[in-house]
This record gives sequence, C-alpha cells and structure tokens, in this order.
Amino acid sequence: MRIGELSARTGASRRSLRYYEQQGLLVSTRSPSGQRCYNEDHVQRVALIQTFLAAGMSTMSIAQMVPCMSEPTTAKALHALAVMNHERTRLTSTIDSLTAAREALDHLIEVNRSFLANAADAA
Amino acid sequence: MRIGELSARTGASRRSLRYYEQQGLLVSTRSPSGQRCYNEDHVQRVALIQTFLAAGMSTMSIAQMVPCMSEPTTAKALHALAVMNHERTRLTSTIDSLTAAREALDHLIEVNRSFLANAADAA
DNA sequence: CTAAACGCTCACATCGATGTCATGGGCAAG
DNA sequence: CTTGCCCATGACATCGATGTGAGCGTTTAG
Repeated sequence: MRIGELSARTGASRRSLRYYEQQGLLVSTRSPSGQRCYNEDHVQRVALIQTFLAAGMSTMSIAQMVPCMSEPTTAKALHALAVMNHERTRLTSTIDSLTAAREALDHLIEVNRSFLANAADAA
Repeated sequence: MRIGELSARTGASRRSLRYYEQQGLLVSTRSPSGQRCYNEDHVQRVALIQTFLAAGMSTMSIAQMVPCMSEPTTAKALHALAVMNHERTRLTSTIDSLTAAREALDHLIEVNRSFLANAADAA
C-alpha cells in the first residue's frame, strides 16, 4: 500500500509517516517512481510507534529500541536493552507523577465542592 | 522572602516563578522598590503548580482551577469544577496510555532478552 | 562608599512533533 | 490529451515552558 492508505489505517498523518522514516523509525520500499510502499507489518509498527510517542518518548529513543533500519546485532541489542530499561524507569516515574497530580486534583475538587455547598447554603 | 529564596526552596527557576505570575498562577506583593515578596503559603502553591505542570497540564488550565488572582465567585468555582473534571479525565486517559506503553515495552524487553539468549547459545 | 549579589523588565532562543504551503512528478479515467 | 488525485521534497510556522543575556536599579556586607 502507499502512504495515503497507511495514513488512513493508522491515523498518523502522511507528514508524520515521512518524519518517522526520516528519523529511522520506519523503513519503506520504494516504487520505481519513488513512491513509498508498505505492507501489513508496517501498520503494526506504526501503531507501536504511536503508543510510544503518546507516552512521551522521543523518536530517538524509539529508534534505538525498535529494530528497523538494520539487522540486529548483539551490541545493538544490548544498547537497546539499556535504553528500554531507562525508558521503563522514566515511564514508571511519570505514571507516579500523574497519579500524584490526580490525587492533588481530587483534593482540589473536594475543596471546591465544599465551597459551592457552602455558597448554596448561604443563599 | 524574595524570589531567590522561593526559587531555592521550590526548585523552580526565578524565570519560571515570574512566568507563573505572568500567567496568573501566582500572586506576589511587591516591596516599595518593586521586588516580589512571598510567604510560606507560596511555597505550597508553587509545589502544587509543579505537580500539575509535571502532569502535563497547561498554565491556563491551572490558572482556571486554582483560585489566586481574585476572590472566588460561585460562577468561577463552577467553571473551575468543569475544568477540573476535564483535566481529571485527561489525566486518567494519559495514565492509561502510559500503562499501555509500559506493557508494550515489557513485551519488547522480553523479545530482546530472548534474542540475546539465543545469540549467547549460538556463540 | 563600594562591590558583590540580587532583583526587575524586555526580548530572543530552544526543543520536537506536526501543520502547511510551494513546486513538481506519477498515474488513471474521461 | 487533460483533468484530478496521489505522492515527493524542502522550507517555514507552531506551541509552551524555560533558558539566556542585556541593561539597569536595589540591597547588603565589608
């Protein structure tokens, strides 16, 4: 399939797909006229990229983790593993931050409700 | 206390503290010469701001949620409550995204470990 | 008094993923 | 052939929090 279809099936814009390729996250074969050709596997890969990007990972980190540009080497795999562990730690601490923020927010909501209840009583 | 001390106690840069004020997240009294003066309460407030910013909220959302610029009004409180609920929903779905990403990452780590184990066997 | 350390405002720079526009080629249906 | 749609590349714009530096006043310790 060409880029338009991949875009439609993944929800990623054509612009983004080209950007992913430029950053080494995605490889495509090219038609004789230079147009990008994708297969079913690419749909999965883009989904994974989107998952990781949505989690705030940089394209550089993703590129280091996801084998795609060249054949996997033991050295590369070791590096990838290091990056993965690093990202996992970061993810976990981000989740903790979000959870803390949600608790703080819940507290604020409670305070606000009380204020509104008092205002209603006064009226 | 002046801005330097508040910065030291919260970890927020002076630049950020001035920015928070400009965005309506923080109010300060001014000394006759125009320097910002803070008290203990401001330390707490900055901590809350940091919690929310770390969770990816915008200063605008925070400004709408946290009463600070003017006296609380019932109308404002209602608006604040709406924003809070909105942000809470967003937070929860972000947490879900991060959790999904972590699971995908765990899967990738597993695959990578297997690859390395096989490579070690072959050697 | 003086110098160092601090504060003020204003303005410009940064980062990263994505949008958008310009210019031009490729291909299928009328 | 032409019209219309898809694609390619490249350049520039965007957003938001923060960094940075200039130019100038304030405070405080020696």
